[in-house]
Amino acid sequence: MLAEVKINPREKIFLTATRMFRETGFSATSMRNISKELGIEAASLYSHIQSKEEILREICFRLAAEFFEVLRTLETSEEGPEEKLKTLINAHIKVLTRDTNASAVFLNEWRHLSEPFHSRFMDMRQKYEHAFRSILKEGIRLGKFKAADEKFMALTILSALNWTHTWYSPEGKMSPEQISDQLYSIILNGIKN
Amino acid sequence: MLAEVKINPREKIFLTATRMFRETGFSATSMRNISKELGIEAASLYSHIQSKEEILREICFRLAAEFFEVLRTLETSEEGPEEKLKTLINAHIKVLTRDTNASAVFLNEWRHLSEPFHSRFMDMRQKYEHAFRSILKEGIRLGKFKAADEKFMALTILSALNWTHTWYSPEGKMSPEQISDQLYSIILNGIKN
DNA sequence: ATTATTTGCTAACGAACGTTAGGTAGTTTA
DNA sequence: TAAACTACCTAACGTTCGTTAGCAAATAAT
Repeated sequence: MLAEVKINPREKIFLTATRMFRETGFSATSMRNISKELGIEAASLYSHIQSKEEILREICFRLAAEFFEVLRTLETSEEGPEEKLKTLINAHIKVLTRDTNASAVFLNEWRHLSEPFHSRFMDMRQKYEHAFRSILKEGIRLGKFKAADEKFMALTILSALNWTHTWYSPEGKMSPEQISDQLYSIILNGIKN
Repeated sequence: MLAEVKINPREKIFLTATRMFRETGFSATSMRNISKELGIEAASLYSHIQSKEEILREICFRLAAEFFEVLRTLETSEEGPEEKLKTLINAHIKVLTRDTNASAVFLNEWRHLSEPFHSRFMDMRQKYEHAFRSILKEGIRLGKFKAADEKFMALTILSALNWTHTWYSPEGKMSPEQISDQLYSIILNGIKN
């Protein structure tokens, strides 16, 4: 007899909600929609969660924590800016592709967080962006990168990365590593032959 | 006496709705929210518009038309792939920065369109993306661009462009032309010095 | 001067929303 | 075997939603 995989109903709710938030957005997904997908009544959800927003909150801050974990390993790194950038891009894509539903919610639905979570989330986002910028700044200082507005560069790079979750599939022909390698190549050297 | 600038109330509704759709999203913006902002009753909106979705529809397809206008001029162009790409990027950024509220709605809220408009919109989007890809493909064939998956390249480029509206301001230090020039430079040559 | 059009109002509709209260089986723990 | 806990139920709450009907005043066109 197979050992049954016992899945926490709370986690089941989170999984379904994440997918539905991604597909139709937080506001357009009702508790009744979610419950119907799970085959239970909407009121039953409240045995396992506190509120609709709690779900969104947990999705957003779970992923935020993953992104920040990456930053911590970089802080003590002795690598040069190019290697640091490569490491960061690689880790960023790895997180983004691990659960594309959660990534989509993380990137698009966080604005529906209420205070103080909305502000807290924006702060974390800002901090992460800043880490990107400081790597670029160091690279510019060392003459490794082109002397340009590093804020503009960071935003451009991040936006290029943050589209990956929309088309990535584990069954697709590109692995997360291949994706991040290619992205790094384009970002560093461009598309010119 | 100054000639009063008579603004169509319908257009006023569109302007306000566009801004609110951008700020809070289509689903989380109610007709009563919009009407309050305009200083009238929600029911009064219906003297000028047919439905909430009509507003979204018009915003999305207005901008889609602008993007397609660009493509038509490119079709008859005799330029090489590099110049074509530069022209397309420039025009793309010009459209995106002209009305950042509309651009945000165009990029983020189109999925709330109902059928058949949702499908129609996705088709146009696909067609536009394809135009990007064919320029890249031509460049690869002529040895101007690196031999790589041109679909991946097109998505990466477009995602880098499509973040501009989030931070662009007419009062900012970069003009749309400067932005597209910098983007083109990064895309073509990368950030490496 | 009259008609037509524009622009707004009040009142109300049915539906959907997030959530709470209180209860009942089934399952696990002591 | 009794007690505690888990997972779900029905019923209902107050609120908000998009929208319609019908009407009134102001403005523009004839």
